[in-house]
Amino acid sequence: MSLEHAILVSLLEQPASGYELARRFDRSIGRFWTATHQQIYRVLKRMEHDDWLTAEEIGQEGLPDKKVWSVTPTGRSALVTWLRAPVQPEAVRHELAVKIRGAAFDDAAGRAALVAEVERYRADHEATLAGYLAGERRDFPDPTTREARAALQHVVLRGGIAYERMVLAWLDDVLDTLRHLDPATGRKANP
Amino acid sequence: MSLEHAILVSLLEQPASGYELARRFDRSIGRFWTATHQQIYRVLKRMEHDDWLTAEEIGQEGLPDKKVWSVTPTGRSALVTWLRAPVQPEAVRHELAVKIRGAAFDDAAGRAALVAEVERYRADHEATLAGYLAGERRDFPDPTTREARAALQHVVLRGGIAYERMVLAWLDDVLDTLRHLDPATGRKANP
DNA sequence: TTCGGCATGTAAAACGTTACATGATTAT
DNA sequence: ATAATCATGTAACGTTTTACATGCCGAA
Repeated sequence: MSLEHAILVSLLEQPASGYELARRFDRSIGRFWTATHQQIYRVLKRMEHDDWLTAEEIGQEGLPDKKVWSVTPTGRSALVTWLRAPVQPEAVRHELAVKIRGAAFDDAAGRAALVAEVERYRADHEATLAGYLAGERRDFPDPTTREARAALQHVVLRGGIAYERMVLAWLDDVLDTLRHLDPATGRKANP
Repeated sequence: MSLEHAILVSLLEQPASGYELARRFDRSIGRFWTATHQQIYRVLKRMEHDDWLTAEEIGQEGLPDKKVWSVTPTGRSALVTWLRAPVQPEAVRHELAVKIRGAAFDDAAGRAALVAEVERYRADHEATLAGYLAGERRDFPDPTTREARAALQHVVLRGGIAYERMVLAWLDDVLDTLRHLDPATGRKANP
């Protein structure tokens, strides 16, 4: 129920075309809300119809015109209304956790394959963490800023960093656990 | 794409009726995969049609008959196939993070309301953590077990515990950040 | 006698994913 | 030439959510 609201926040931070928005949802906003360009175009249309957004058509040489979207006062007050409503509990969907409990019903070969998969997954999260830390150094060099927008963006980024660190530590715990079940598949000489 | 697989894991751990399954998805399995009873009944039907499950009808006095579902060999091998496939990256949806960044576009009163909401949210997570820790003491008193099923269930629970602890620490960071924006709304005498 | 729990479902609406479609520009 | 990037969309399909529906039991 809140792709609209994520879009409102992003466009208030900086107006953008649908395409630019979609890329933001692949990058910074994607840390806490994912969406594809198809979803975004559909929702932008609805938001324009509801008078939450206005578009400014900008002609470009050699490229199709783009519509740069901005938030209207109506959209802004819709955001404020939503901001002040209770936070819904998150719906958790963690596929890897299902697989780990499922590993009890596979054999040692299957668990060895899962170990390899967890290692790959761990490497992805390590890369994500490195990207967050680089972004933090780049965008928030001064941690004592009193500027509201930057302080809030920074605390959300710190949440992403804390999440990735927690995941990495847990994946190490998972790998230890899986390897102890089938010592032959373990890679640690001295457990 | 894997409510089916979460159901297979749960029924392999212990056969159950649709209703009992739905309650498990409210409790233990709900830690890493949520589902409502409507979804579960529909998927159970499809899984029966695909010969992944069989039902045993059990008559009950005074209550409607219930169907107790068990996994067939076909279902078990479908699970193993899925277990060995690559893990999909998680789709992140964190409403609270959207609200925190959105708070830059609300006034001090709105941010004070958000502080109150974050405090409530934090209390929920504290209760969840307490529940996990109680479950850990109850179900895994011996952390040195070599029994595969228990070891895997335990490492998933430790993941939930690590997640809740991370969330609580981050929410404290969020509260500090919000209070520094509008010192008047803060409750800490000595920040 | 009203509420919560047990037990199972249907229907409609909203949301999300995948595939398809177009067409120019820039880099390899 | 080929692929990637910019830029916008439609169509079909599948999943999820919300609301509705039934009916019995036991406790307050």
